[in-house]
Amino acid sequence: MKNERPRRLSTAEERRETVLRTAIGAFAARGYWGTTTTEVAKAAGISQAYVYRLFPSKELLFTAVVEHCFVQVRAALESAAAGAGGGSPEAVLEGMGDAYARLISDNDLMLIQLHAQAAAVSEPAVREAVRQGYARLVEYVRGASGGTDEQVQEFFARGMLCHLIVSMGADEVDAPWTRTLAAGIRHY
Amino acid sequence: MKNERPRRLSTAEERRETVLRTAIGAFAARGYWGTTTTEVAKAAGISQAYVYRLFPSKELLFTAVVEHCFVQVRAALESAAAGAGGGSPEAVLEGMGDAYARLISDNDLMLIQLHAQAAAVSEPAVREAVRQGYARLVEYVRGASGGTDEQVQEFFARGMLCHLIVSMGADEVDAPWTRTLAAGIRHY
DNA sequence: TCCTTGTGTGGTTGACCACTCACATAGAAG
DNA sequence: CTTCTATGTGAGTGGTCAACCACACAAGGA
Repeated sequence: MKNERPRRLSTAEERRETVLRTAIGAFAARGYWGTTTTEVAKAAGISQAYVYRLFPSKELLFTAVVEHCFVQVRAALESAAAGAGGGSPEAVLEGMGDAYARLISDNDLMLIQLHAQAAAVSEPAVREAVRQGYARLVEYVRGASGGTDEQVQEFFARGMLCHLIVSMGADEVDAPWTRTLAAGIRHY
Repeated sequence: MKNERPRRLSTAEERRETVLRTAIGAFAARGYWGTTTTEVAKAAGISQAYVYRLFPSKELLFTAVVEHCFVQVRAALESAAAGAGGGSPEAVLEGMGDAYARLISDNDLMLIQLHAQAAAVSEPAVREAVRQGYARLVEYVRGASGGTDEQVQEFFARGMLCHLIVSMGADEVDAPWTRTLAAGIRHY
């Protein structure tokens, strides 16, 4: 299957970023063990072999994806903090919660965090990435909001509750128990 | 090892329970996609082929394990509620939280819940089991504690935070961010 | 023009997976 | 003893996976 149009080459660095971005969607459904490198390649529009030229192993690819997600989350929180800059801790945390809710209205970002958590249990490299990701997040939220330990803890606890709701699709079920769990949780 | 009880009660039923119990440990490390049926068989001390005589497929085995875990969690909450019966909602929830903390001092129970959540994203049968599990849990906690929606929600949010802490081994890291996340969270 | 370097793929490999089947063995009943 | 049934396994099957390798092609410089 010859392509008559001049082939457009991209630099490896650009390709790596494309793969990182598109792999989020691939890993979001079935996580680290349930997703094949062929699926990642298809999502990125390249051959499976080329995935291995860009990333040395599936494990390093996945950890890179996880880190990429944490960077995005942090960026969202930063811009929220900038928007609500100088307000009370409650106001800043409120703004950050709203920004997070918007960020993950596309669920893939959050599902990666869930799957990263699951893989962290037995994959040391993933665990390290998750630890660093949350370490930075927690410190940033604490610093930018000026909230107490209790408030910061509450902020993350609600985030985790969010993951639960989305992962089992509780927002598609209308019942007393889902209303209790999702009460006051925004989603766009 | 003769059984004088009605002999129609086969030993296959006992085996099934053994497998269910031991499979918790097998699935806890790498979840649904990362755990092989051979590992489950080894943990139960039977051949891999016999796993398939006891359970028709890996999916049904896993969902059975998940349901088994939810039953155990519920039983723990029930006995806690019985112990603190009639107290204020806060006292009952406190007792339940403590019972849960004890239950999962062996981490496997909790890790199954985490992996079940992850698998629920793309496996309808698992999602259904997880939904039912949490539906019953939420209704039970609400009813037995008499707490408000907000208190019940807070109870589960803290549970999810617990999962995060354990999955990335935050309790093994001594740093400000881990202390913030784990503040006031018991573990035995 | 040739040569070198970087981008990209088809085809393959060996290991491992979920699942199956023919068969073994033990105990109870006749 | 024979037969029947339930428990249990060894030895596969077809398929899929992560990872590898030989090779093709594109672009730029001399």
